[in-house]
Amino acid sequence: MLDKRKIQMADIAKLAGVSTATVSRALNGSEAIRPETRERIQALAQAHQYTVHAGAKNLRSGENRTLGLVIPYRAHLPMQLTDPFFLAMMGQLADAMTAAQYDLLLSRVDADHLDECAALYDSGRVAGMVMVGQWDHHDQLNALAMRRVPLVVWGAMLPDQLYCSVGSDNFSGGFQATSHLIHKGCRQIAFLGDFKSGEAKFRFDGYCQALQTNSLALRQELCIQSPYTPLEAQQAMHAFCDKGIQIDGLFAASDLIAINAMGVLNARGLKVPDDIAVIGYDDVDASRHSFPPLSTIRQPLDLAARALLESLQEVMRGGQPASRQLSSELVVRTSA
Amino acid sequence: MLDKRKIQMADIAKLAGVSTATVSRALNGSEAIRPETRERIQALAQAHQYTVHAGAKNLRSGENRTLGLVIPYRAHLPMQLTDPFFLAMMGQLADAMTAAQYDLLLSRVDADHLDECAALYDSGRVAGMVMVGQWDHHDQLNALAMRRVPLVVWGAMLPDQLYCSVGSDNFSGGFQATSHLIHKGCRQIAFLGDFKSGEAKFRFDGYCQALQTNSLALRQELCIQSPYTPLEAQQAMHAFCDKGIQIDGLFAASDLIAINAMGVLNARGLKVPDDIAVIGYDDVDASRHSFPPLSTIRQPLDLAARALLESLQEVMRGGQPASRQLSSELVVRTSA
DNA sequence: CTGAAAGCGCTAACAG
DNA sequence: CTGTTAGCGCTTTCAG
Repeated sequence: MLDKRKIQMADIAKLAGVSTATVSRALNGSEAIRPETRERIQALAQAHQYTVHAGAKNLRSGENRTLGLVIPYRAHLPMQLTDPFFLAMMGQLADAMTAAQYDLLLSRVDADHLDECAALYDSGRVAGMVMVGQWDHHDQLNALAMRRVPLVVWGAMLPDQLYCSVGSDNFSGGFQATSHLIHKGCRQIAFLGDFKSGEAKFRFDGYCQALQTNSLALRQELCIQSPYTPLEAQQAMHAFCDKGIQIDGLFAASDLIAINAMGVLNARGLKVPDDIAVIGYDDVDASRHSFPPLSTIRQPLDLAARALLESLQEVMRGGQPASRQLSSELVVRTSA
Repeated sequence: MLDKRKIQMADIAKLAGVSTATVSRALNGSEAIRPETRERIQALAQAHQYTVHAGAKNLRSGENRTLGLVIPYRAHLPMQLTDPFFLAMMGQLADAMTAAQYDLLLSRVDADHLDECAALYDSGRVAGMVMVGQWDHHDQLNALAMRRVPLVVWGAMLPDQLYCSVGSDNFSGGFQATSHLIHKGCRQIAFLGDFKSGEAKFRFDGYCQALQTNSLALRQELCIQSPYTPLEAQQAMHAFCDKGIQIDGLFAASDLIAINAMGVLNARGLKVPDDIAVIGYDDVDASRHSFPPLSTIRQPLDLAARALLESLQEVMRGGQPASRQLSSELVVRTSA
């Protein structure tokens, strides 16, 4: 190893016969420098594959261009990340942040100790963070906000919320999905999902509203409690079918569980959409290719990612951007 | 904003009536300090939610505890990240790195300009990186290695490889999968995937070997070219079915496309596994819940993540760890 | 337009 | 056991 030491600004300065101050100016595109000097230095840097040391730069300039992406997990579950919706969201966020010249620090935090991620900010590793997860740890998030951690959350808009959130309009989505089923002639519509918490709760509220608007009764026995995980959703669906209750429509709180429910229905000899029409939520990539292709509610992920980033930037500036709900859109395919 | 300035070590030192050096020692668990002083300082820091500034610490100590996870993308495709296998891999890597006290910087790079990610290292943002992707940009990777960028790649082991890779034994996996099909009585076995490049190529080689070992002919018309994306896989499968060629077994290069192929088969009235036995690759979460549940080859992801990390650490120490192939394992479910 | 000098927040000798 | 001192690699006034 001849050159074990990494090349640094002083080396470039020496090579160019100028001071480090000049190199710094040249590399940061300062105006106060002779163009030909600037170009000469830039060329030199490139030739030697020199890149300004990010850490030193940040320390000196007080800036920090890395943002955190926090994905909570449940301690006892293998990983919640299984849902393709998250992956898509991550991808979009990564793209948006990259485009805005931010680095992206990925961090997993125990959902029961969300406060731990304050350390990411306190230690200066990130300038702010966006949290993506479909749990409602409302008070933990409020506590973080109170600690003045720059934070934006993907999720539902809740009352007494001290943090900024961006989400899609789950109530309207649930309403649209259910109304579509009703338009298609369904009268006995079941809901599959965790209707007690988080975003699914609002989708469920939309479901209830649509039933009421159309003078259909809300029947407790058609509300099938299920988490977002495939296996549990299948079990819940099997258990429901075992009861022998007749339905002609199913609204599932996510595409993933909708697809799994269709599987169960298939296995039991029920035809989708002829016997039972099914609609999901998210418009995940897989829903386009499921059998039959799944009707669903699309959440505008690209907009969402940009909105999250913009709001976060505003929070980091010290502002208090209002929480937002993006509108969602019905996507009709074969399943309903 | 009363306290707009973030609390820092000097503040804690003042509060404790000691020097910053003592605080530093206390917070880093140095032995050379009176236990009661250490505890007092630690308590103080906790009470004030003080955390050592990571950037300053790194700059001074010359250490860097953040690793890069680079996920190449194809410029013209929306995002390759769709495959659940990647997600699982990412999760495992995140866990392994977190457990080893590393931060994880997520970075997406154009697959045609992999060299760009050298900047991550040159700028000191990461101490090393692992690259995950199923493309074979062999020469670009070699160039990076030549630049002395600490790098480990998840993928196949290639000749003339200057970088360290960790992968599973794709040849053996392909051999096992095909042999299993043959044991089940299949005689006309098709291969679905990109048999010309990357890891799928080796899986295909295993397929050929298994055919040969069992005195079955390799038939060109049974080799169905397809990328890893669901839509394309379905199209390829449809096109194949249109030709009316009889098969009784199908080996797909990934679970994702296996599941999509089963969908096409279903839609065309063919029963899996009765008419056609299907086996996939990866043992993705979804394959357990597909219809019918998919037989597949499991890649030991947790081992893989740890192996990648260990190898990377070795590379960062200046070593040249040998590339490794982890053994893969047949998982028999209903589809074959 | 350019250089000298003073730190950003922290750690690591080196003395006490 | 603890404090003093000297920087890590860079940016940025402030003078020339």
